[in-house]
Amino acid sequence: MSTEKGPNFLAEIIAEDVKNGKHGGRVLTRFPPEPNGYLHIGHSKSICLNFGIAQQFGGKTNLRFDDTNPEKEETEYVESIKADIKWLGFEWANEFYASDYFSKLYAFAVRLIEKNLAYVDDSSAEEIANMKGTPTTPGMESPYRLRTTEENLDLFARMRKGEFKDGEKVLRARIDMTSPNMHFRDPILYRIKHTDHHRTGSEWCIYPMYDFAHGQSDAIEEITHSICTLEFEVHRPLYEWFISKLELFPSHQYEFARLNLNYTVMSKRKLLQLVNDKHVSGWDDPRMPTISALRRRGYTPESIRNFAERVGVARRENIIDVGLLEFCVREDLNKKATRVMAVLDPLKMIIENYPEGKSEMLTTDNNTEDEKAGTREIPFSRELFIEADDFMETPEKKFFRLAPGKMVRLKSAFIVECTDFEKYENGKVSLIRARYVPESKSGQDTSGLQVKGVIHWVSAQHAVPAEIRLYERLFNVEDPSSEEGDFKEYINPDSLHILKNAMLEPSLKESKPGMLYQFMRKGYFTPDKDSSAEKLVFNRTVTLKDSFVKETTK
RNA sequence: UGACCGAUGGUGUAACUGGCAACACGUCUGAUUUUGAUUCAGAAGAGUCCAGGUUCGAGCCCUGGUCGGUCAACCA
Repeated sequence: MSTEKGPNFLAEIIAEDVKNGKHGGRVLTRFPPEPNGYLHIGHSKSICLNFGIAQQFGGKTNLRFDDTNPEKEETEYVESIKADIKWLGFEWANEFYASDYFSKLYAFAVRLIEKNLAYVDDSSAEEIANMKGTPTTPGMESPYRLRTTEENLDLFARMRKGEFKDGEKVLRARIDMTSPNMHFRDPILYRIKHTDHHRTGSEWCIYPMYDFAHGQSDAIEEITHSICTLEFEVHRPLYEWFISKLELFPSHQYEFARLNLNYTVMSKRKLLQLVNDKHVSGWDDPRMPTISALRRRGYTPESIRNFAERVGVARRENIIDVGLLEFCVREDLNKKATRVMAVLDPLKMIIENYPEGKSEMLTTDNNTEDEKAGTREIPFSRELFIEADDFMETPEKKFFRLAPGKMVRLKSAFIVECTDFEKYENGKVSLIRARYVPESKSGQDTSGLQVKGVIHWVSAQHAVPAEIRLYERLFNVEDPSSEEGDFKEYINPDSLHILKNAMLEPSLKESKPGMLYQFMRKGYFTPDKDSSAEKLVFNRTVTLKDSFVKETTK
């Protein structure tokens, strides 16, 4: 939250409410995930908004799991959601579950029946759908709509006791089948599901629908500002109808536009498909837009919070350029990441005038952006690895790296000149021969030589091998969901590149997941959860900004 | 041929509630640089969906359009 931005429209509303002493100036929000999948970057916007705005006004935020559909919800998801929110840096005031309120919600339903505002309907799902009408044509009333209160009370009690099979009966509100708002056409309140619930087990066989659970849960917790996404806007009149008829705490719902990112999908349903169909290795596959994937990939909580701040909050549809997310993580990592040398595609270089068998330690900065980060020692010797694409047999204009007869600075070491090179049968360069300038040592250079290029390197005999995973966008099109056909047709087949022969400086032997590195000139990297001392595995979080590639592709 | 919501540079968000459009990302120059990174300096790019109206004055208000989104799950 480093960037100052004016208050969004929700902050303005809340500021006004606080000023007017509404709810005694109290602010209580809630973040209400359904535990049916992992949280994604879109949720992080909602999390930052709900927790952030409450914090801003001295209020608190509840975490409430909206677990009213036992068929889709699992404890694994509950745990991942809690871990993600904590990792983002937020603390909830209370951990609640809609299922905590099943008894209260049942009593609310009974109260509605008693007020003649709800009835048990024996119609099938299909019949109910048919009687519902369409947005442009009114619905029709169910033949069961006029049952007596006594009969409804009895039937509902028997639904709860398990006397009926799934789908045999539902409880519906009695409102208005001709309402232009589809949600007022006698919405279903309770359905029968003989399914065990992740928390209540087999205690219930009837479960409330979202509309009959969410607003009442807000009211029970005395949520002052219930913030959700735009698609729930048409539910608001119903939200208010239940609160009013049941005479509950007047929580109020406010909507904002959800976050969309280009080159990815942002619905739990679609993400679940990617996981189930094995297009990715799991919910935390680093190519996924989930919070757990971003964490695994090396994103920091600060960068995501800053991103959430920068995208703003409004009521219009938007698709954020993933470049902004990348900017935010680079900005944060630039301050934090330890600079190290790692050769992703090694090419052997022999320095012919450097004594065989000799090696020396050279000093280098851990982070030029951070004085306090200090320095460390790295070994230098006669045989090195350099990056294969830092050498060109016939250099193009403006290529100021290595080429036959050309000089380049080895970062934190010496200036070298390429004297010769060798090739494999296939024409690929196999070896560079060079000579170094002994008096050009970094920090004590008396050679007087000026070279434009600086390249990274590792000492061959000291280097540690590693696997490096490079990621690109998961989809080839900006908005896979809006394209023709199935969104999976637009998956980028080259979104993962695995480099198996990378060579790292020896200090990286000590690396562990969670540690942040910049592989100099190559990008930001972090050890994957698969990484171990025996086999190092790194994820590329994001590349460095690179004006040279653009130059060459012009 | 319904109801509700929205429309500001390429993207996203502002505009002190009516006073001739700002910030960020991106793009493009140039400087610095032992990371073609960072940093620094600068530039281009919208006249606010359209048409009327109110007003001395409209991105903000009114009217009518246009375009986009949402709503017809016993999902949330």
